[in-house]
Amino acid sequence: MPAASSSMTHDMIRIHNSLTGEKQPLQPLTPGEVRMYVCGLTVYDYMHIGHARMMIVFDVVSRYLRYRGHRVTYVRNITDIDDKIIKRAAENGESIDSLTGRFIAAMHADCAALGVVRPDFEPRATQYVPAIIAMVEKLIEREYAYVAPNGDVMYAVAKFEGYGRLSGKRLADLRAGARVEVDESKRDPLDFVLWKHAKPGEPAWDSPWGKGRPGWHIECSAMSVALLGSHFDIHGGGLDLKFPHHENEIAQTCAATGDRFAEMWIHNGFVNIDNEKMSKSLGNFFTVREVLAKAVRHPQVLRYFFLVSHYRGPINYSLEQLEQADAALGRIMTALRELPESAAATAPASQHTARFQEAMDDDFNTPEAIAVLQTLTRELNSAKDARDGARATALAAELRSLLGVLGITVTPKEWFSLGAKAIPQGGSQAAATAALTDTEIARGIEARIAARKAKNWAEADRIRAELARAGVVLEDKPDGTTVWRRA
RNA sequence: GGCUAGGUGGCAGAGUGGUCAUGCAGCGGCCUGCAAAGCCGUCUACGCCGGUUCGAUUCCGACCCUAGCCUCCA
Repeated sequence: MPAASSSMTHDMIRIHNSLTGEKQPLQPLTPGEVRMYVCGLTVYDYMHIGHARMMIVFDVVSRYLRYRGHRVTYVRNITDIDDKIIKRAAENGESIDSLTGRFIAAMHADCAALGVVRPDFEPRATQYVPAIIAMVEKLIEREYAYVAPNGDVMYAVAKFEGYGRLSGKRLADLRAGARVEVDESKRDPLDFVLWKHAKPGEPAWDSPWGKGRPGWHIECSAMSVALLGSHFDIHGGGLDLKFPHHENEIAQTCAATGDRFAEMWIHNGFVNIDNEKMSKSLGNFFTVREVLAKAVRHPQVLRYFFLVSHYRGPINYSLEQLEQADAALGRIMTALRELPESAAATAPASQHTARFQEAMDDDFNTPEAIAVLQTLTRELNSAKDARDGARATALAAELRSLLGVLGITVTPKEWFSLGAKAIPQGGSQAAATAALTDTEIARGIEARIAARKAKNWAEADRIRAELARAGVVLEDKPDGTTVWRRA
């Protein structure tokens, strides 16, 4: 039906595909169903805000695809066996199960705080060892892999024609730039490990090549194919995984299955500190829990902060920027305050919803989408000023509904009960005075209302100043009531 | 050295071949007892040099600068 194609594409979600470097319309391989695999965490430490960005980006991707009517099967793996895990467990003097169990629980807690919806499947590498072994066997059988003299099974990179396509690299360049010392067991310095033979004391599984454990790259190939098949729609992850991890995944999977693997690749940008990549060696590292505990009023300030810039670009983390995100989200919360929660289903789709969708359809342009929400907020405020209750209610319902698509679900009630910082910055003074209870605040407000009625402005202002010192800001309403919020 | 992204107003950050991003901050006004919140208005832009064009921040080329990848990493 060629006639419909132009209007169809207009209505389609376009996604920047790292594989081609271009935006392409999403055409699910199975109509109405999108299968998506995202590389998750290696669980040996707490989530940092770089992980949080990845989690939130793909959370929004899956939420939006569902909002647009697709059924989504979202798989995000957990790497629970790896050098760093073994090392950390040994350092801690704890078992690997104990270590990974703790950090998986911590990850789930952090994700829940951030409003990240659980994926449909969360496979752990250790649960897929048979599938991994089967895939390695297949690769040996097809002569893409070999058993090295040291007992490791290696992937022969040169055998795979498309190697380098995703990362835009050529084998010759890679070899020229190789800084790794030549490993005698490799036929080519670029070959990588599929199966590591066990060293004494390391966790190991039986295999045709003796006791050992999976290499990192093969895990994702085996798990994605096991759960989504050898050809699926979207594969995502952080930009740092593009090379070599994703390049290797493609080489392994395509060689083993003869299929196309993922049609589209999505990579989210880094979180930087002072315009440098966050890293442990630089010591510029923030965990999700410390940021949530110390730097933001509500976890969704962090979500707003991430979504206000495009997912593919770098983002610079700073307290100042979190404050701006706090103010911007606070503006929306203020507008939504004291409006009845009408049934979301009745939210009428206006031009705002159309513009929102247009922005999101264009490679998940959340900054543009949020601009629409801010414009909607202004209209809502205008409607409130004009005492147009019906219009205000309708706009509020639409605003809430669109916020929900981005996973911003905090309510004004929650929002205004919290201070700008969970722990006030640097001021022991502020901390000491910020502890007024709601009852004390209500009592102060009552007294002030009485003073205002008596036109005792000096007393009214004194009470207001006193509350202000405790971080409580008052707003007098036209109807004579007073509401408050924490600064 | 090879490869890949970028350089937008005080800050952050979208976008476009020729009237609007958006938020924060500033300024003026309305509202308010005064504030706060909100509304209206408003000032600071598109790295540098050429080219294409009636017209370029937007397209093309050179240059400068920044970041990332090439090594475990979301």
